[in-house]
Amino acid sequence: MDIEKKVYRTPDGLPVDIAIFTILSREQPSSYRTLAHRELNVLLVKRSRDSEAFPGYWALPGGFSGENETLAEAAYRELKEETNVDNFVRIEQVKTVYYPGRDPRGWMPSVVYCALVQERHLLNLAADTDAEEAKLFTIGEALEMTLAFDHHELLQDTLEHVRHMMMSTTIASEFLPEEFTIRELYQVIQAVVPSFEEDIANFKRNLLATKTRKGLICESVGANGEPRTSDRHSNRPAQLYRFSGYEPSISIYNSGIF
Amino acid sequence: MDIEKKVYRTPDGLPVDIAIFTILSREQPSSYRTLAHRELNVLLVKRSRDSEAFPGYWALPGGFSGENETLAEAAYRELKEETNVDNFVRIEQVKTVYYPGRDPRGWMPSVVYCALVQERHLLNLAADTDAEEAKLFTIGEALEMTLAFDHHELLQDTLEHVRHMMMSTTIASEFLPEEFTIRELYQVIQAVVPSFEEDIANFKRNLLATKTRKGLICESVGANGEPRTSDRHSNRPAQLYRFSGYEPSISIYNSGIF
DNA sequence: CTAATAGTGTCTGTGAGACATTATTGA
DNA sequence: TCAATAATGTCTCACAGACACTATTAG
Repeated sequence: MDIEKKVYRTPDGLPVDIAIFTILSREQPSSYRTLAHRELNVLLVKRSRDSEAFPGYWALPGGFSGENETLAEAAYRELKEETNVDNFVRIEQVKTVYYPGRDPRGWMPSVVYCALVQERHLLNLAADTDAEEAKLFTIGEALEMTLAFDHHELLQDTLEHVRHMMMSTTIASEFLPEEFTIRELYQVIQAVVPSFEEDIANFKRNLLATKTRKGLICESVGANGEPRTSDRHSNRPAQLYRFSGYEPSISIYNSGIF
Repeated sequence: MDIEKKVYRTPDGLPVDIAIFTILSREQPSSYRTLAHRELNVLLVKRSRDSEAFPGYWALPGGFSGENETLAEAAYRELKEETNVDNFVRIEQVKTVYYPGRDPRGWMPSVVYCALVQERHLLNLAADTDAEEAKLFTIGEALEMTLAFDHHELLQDTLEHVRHMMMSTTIASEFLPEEFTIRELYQVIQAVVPSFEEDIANFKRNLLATKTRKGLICESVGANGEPRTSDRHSNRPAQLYRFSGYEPSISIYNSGIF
């Protein structure tokens, strides 16, 4: 174990890349209040024209983590640089990659994070569809582009990770306000996992009235116990709900929790 | 982006630690063939007495990944060094950690892997309960020890990861022979996730006869279509099954697949 | 025979899925 | 009134959970 005598340090720390996701909603043109269209987007940045590697290509934002910060702090720093949002959004580590040749400049692993950011924190980015350096793309668009390095694959892996989390945890809350309608929750899930399809009436009942899921979300009530509602998306007000913090652990082997 | 002008390379690559799990089974002393007791174990190694950091402490095995190999290859190499098992076992990346102070020697991140190894590949280790450098400990024992660095926390995180995978994927197969009985599968799940408790009769029926899980495992049959059985654990032979490769995707929001 | 485990049968209440129906609001 | 969405109701079949029961083997 003579390696322990050496000094361990890279000049720039460990590279950290971050896939920043948001769900953009478009109101449908209609004279009535109607459901919004929601679509998952990801933030990409354009590499400078005089970059040594992949100049002018779009890529996931990234940077280097220093020796005086955690990896998550480096990811947050990168997030803040690109979007100006602060630590109140949730980030998740996805994976770490290295294989020979993934960066033409040499030994360059990458710790990949993802962030789930509410649309309202990205209003300037969402509006600026012609931005030159940082821009939101729909997942469909992003996956069709030729991205720098192996970022296409990283994006795919990250997407799969987010989809899995969407179905097995309550991260849907990251894309929703504190109080939300059943329909909003339903739309958020579908925006991330399009193959999730269920009759919304049954979705609601299963969520509220079955033993294993009861308590996952609960009705929002005001100070006097009266139900709180929203008419954001319909003329008829809809009941608002909130996540309770309870998160069931599910299994492929039976239908219970463990 | 002037950092792109520099040379990126650490002298020793990225540290990789690996938690190697196995399930040890003990036959119950009885004049009849009876169920074995199965318990999850983890391999720890003892750091040399003249290590610079944590001399003489037990730790997760680890090493450095080079620039000419993938991270997984480095993990496999480490696995082979400690157990002499080859690439046929499955490894999974768990997480990557770094925070200031996690290693007294300086900047030292770690990519944590876990490996799921069948007991029969570790017979020498399992037998040698007084080994000085590498030894299997039950999870209970390992979590009560004061391990080197932050390996206690890494072990806990890894354990949680494995438990989650045990319930949401078919990695139980890594701890089982190609053909196994329902009871063996049941015991493997319980060895990893003790809180999983279900009437074994119902377990079997739910696994074989419900729409969302049908096809997960299927009956093992011989050349002539006759059912293959085993009397490893009972006088009465039990039907053997095998995983089919199908893996349902489950959700906390309903009981279907997506 | 007994001891052990494998496997089957049955009954009940709950839940999933399909679908129809009613309710509530703004314009 | 209409258009949209919210919310409720109903019916059937699947299935989870509890538990008793039978079957098969070695010794």
